[in-house]
Amino acid sequence: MKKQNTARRKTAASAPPSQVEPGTAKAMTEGGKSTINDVARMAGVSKKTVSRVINDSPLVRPDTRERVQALMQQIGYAPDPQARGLAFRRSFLIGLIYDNPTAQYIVNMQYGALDALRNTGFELVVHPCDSKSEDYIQGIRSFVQRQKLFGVILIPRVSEDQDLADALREMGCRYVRIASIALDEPARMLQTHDRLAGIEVANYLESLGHRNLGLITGPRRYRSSIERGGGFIDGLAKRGIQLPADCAYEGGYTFESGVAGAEKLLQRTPRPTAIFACNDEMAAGVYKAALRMGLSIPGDLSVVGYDDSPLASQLWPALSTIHLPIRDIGRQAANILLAGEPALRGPRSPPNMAVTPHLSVRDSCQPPKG
Amino acid sequence: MKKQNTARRKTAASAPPSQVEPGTAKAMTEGGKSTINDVARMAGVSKKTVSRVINDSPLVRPDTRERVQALMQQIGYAPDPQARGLAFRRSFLIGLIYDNPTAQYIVNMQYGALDALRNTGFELVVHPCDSKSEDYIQGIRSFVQRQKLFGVILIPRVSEDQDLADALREMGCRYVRIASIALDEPARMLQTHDRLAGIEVANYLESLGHRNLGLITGPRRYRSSIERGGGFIDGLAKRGIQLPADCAYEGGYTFESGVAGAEKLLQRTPRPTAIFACNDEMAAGVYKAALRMGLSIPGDLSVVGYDDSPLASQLWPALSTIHLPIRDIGRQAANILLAGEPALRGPRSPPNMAVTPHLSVRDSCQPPKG
DNA sequence: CTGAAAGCGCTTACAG
DNA sequence: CTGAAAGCGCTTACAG
Repeated sequence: MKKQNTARRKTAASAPPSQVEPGTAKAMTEGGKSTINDVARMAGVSKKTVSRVINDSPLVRPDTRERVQALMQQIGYAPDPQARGLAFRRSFLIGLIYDNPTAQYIVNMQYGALDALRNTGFELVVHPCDSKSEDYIQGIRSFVQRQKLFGVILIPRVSEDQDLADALREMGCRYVRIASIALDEPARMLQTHDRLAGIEVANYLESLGHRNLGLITGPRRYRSSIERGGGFIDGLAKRGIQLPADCAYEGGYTFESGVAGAEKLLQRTPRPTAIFACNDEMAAGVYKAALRMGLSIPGDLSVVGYDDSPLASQLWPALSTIHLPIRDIGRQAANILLAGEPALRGPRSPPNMAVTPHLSVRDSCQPPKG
Repeated sequence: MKKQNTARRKTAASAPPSQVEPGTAKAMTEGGKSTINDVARMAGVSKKTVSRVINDSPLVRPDTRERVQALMQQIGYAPDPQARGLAFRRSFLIGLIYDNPTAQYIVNMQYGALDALRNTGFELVVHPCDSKSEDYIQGIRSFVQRQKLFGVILIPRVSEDQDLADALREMGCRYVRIASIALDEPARMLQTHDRLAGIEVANYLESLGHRNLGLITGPRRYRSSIERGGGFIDGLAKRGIQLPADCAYEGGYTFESGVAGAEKLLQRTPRPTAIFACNDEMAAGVYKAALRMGLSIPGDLSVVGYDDSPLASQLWPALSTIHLPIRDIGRQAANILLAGEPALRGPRSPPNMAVTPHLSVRDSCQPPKG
C-alpha cells in the first residue's frame, strides 16, 4: 500500500495537473461531488494528509501540500461542511441575532457580514428575536446549541444585554457585540461611537448660529439613545449652551414618537429653531409635525437625523443626518469573529479600522432667521 | 443483550416519566447534549427505533413511540441536524435568494419564512446575489451544493429567471418562486397577482374623477413592473380611458427615477392630475418633484404608490399605496417548500390561502380640481 | 512529516 | 414491528 502510494505520488507529481488518470477523474465527476477519499486516492496520500492540507496544518511537506492543493483546485473539491462540523463538534454557521431595528440597518448588516464570509465556507443564519420577551435568551441558547454555531453577531438592542452575553460566554459561544460603547473586552466588541456623532451635531448646529435647540432621544433602555443624546447635550454645554430639561423629549425611535416629540417641542417659547432627532424615522416625524404647523424646513426649522437611511435622501428637503457605515460594521464584526480561525478558506476581507460616524450635510439645516 | 433491553423496557414503561434511573439521567446531563444513544439506552430500545420515532416512521408500535417521545421530551433531546444531514445527504437549511430589492421587503420576507420554520428544525440562510452578473447562477449552484440545501426561496427579480429555475431543477434542489404571475408549476410558485393591484389603482383614480393620468413603471425586465403598469393601463381602458404613450414613463424602481419621471410627466399639457408610481420609492420621488414645482399633494396632484413600505406612512401627506402582505408571503413560501416533509418537528404554521394585494387609502389622493 | 484506527450522531439497506 | 452492521465525510488521538 505504501509502495503504491509512493508510485502514484511520483506519477502525479511529474504529470501536469491536467493529466490526471482518466479513470480516477471520471470516478469523481460522475457520482456528483468528490470526497476527501477521492482526493487522497488521486494524490496518492492518506486522507489524513488531505485533512491536514485543508486545515492548514504545518505538519505537511511543502511540496505535498502544493500537490494536494493543486489537485483539490483542479477537481473543484470542497470539504463537506456537515461532515467537518460533525467531527469538529461545531458548525460553520454564524448567527446574526437582532431585535427589531430598522430594516435597512439589518439588511446592510447582513450584506457586510456576508462580505467577510464570502469564500470562507461559513454561512450566515438569521435569528430575529424579541428582547422584551421573558425567555428570549433561552430561545437563543437553544438555537446556538442545536446548530452548534461557530459564533454570533449581536446587534443593538440585544447586544447591550449583559445577561445574553453572559449566557453565550458560559456556553462557550463566540460572539461580537456591536454597540455604542465598550461593553465587553475588545475581542468581543465593535464600537460605533455614537457619542462623538452627538457632539458633532451639536457643534454643527451651534456653528450655524442656533441657540434654541430641541432634542428627541430614543428610549432610555437603548444605550445608543443615551450616547447620542448625551453627546449632543455635552457638545452644546462645551460651547456654552445649556439645554433646558423641557427641550429634551424621550421618543421611541418611531415615526409617531417623532411627530409627538416635535409637537411638544415646537409649542415652547421661545420656539426651537433646530431639532436633533436621534434617528431618521423620528426626524421624518418632525417633518410631518412641522409641515402640518405651517413651518418650513429649513426656513423656520432645521432638522438633523441619525442613520442615513434611504428615507433621509427621499424626504424633501433632503435630511442632514449622521451617516453610519453599517455594511462596513457588519463586515468588521464578522471579521472579528473569524479572527485567528485556521479553518478559513479563501482570502480574508480587508483589515479592521476604527468605525467613525460622521454628519452627512444635505438640505434640512440653515442659520436661524433674524 | 436483547433480554436486557426487554427488561429495561418494562422498568421504564412501568415507571412514571420522572423516575428515570439516576445514573443514566446523570450521564446525559453532565456531558452536555444527549444523543440518540442515550435515548435508546434509557428507553430500552435500539437507536434505530429511536430514529424511527424521530422520523415518524409507521413501523413503530404506538406505545413504544409514545414512551420514546415522552423520554425525548423529558430530557430535552433534539437530534443533531449535522449528523442527520450527513446521513440524509442533505441539510436542514433553507436558502433565501434575492437580488437587491428594498430592505423592508427582504426583512419582512425573512420574518415570514422564519414564522413557518419555527420549531421545525430548519434554519434560514441568506444569500443575496446580483442577477446582472454573468456567473451569478454558478454562485448559487455552488452555494446549494456545498450546503446541500433542503430548498430555496426565490424572490423577484431572481425568481423570474427561468435559467436559474432550470439550474435548480437539474440539481434536484427544491425551490419556490415568488412572482407576479404563474411562471412555474403550482408546487413551485407563489403568485402575488400584481396585475389585479394595477387594475385596482386605475379604478380608484378613475372613480375619484381623474381623466389625465400619469404612470411611472419599473424597469421592463421586471415582470412585476409589466404587471403593475399593464394592469393599470388595462383597468383604465376598461373604463374608457386610453393612456397616451407619453403619459407612461419607464423608471428604475429608484427614488431618482421617480423624480425624473414626475418632472417629465408634469410638463405635459394637459398636466396629469394623478400619478401612479409602481413602487413607493418612486412615489416619494414624485413628491419631491411636485413640491419643488410648487404643486401641492393632493390638492394639485394625487399620487399612488406600491409596496406599503414604512416610507409610505412617513411621507407627508401619507401615501396611498398598494399593500402587500409580504410577511405572510414569506411564511407561505416556506410552507410550500416544507409541504409533505415527514422530518418536520413541531406544529405547522397556518395553511396557505391566496395572496391578494389591496389598496391602502391614506391622504395622497382626492378628486381633481375644477 | 505521514498514516491506520476509531469516532462524531445520525441513517440506509438488510435481516429477522 | 425491531435490531445489528455498515456508512455518510470528515476529524481527533495515537503511532511511527
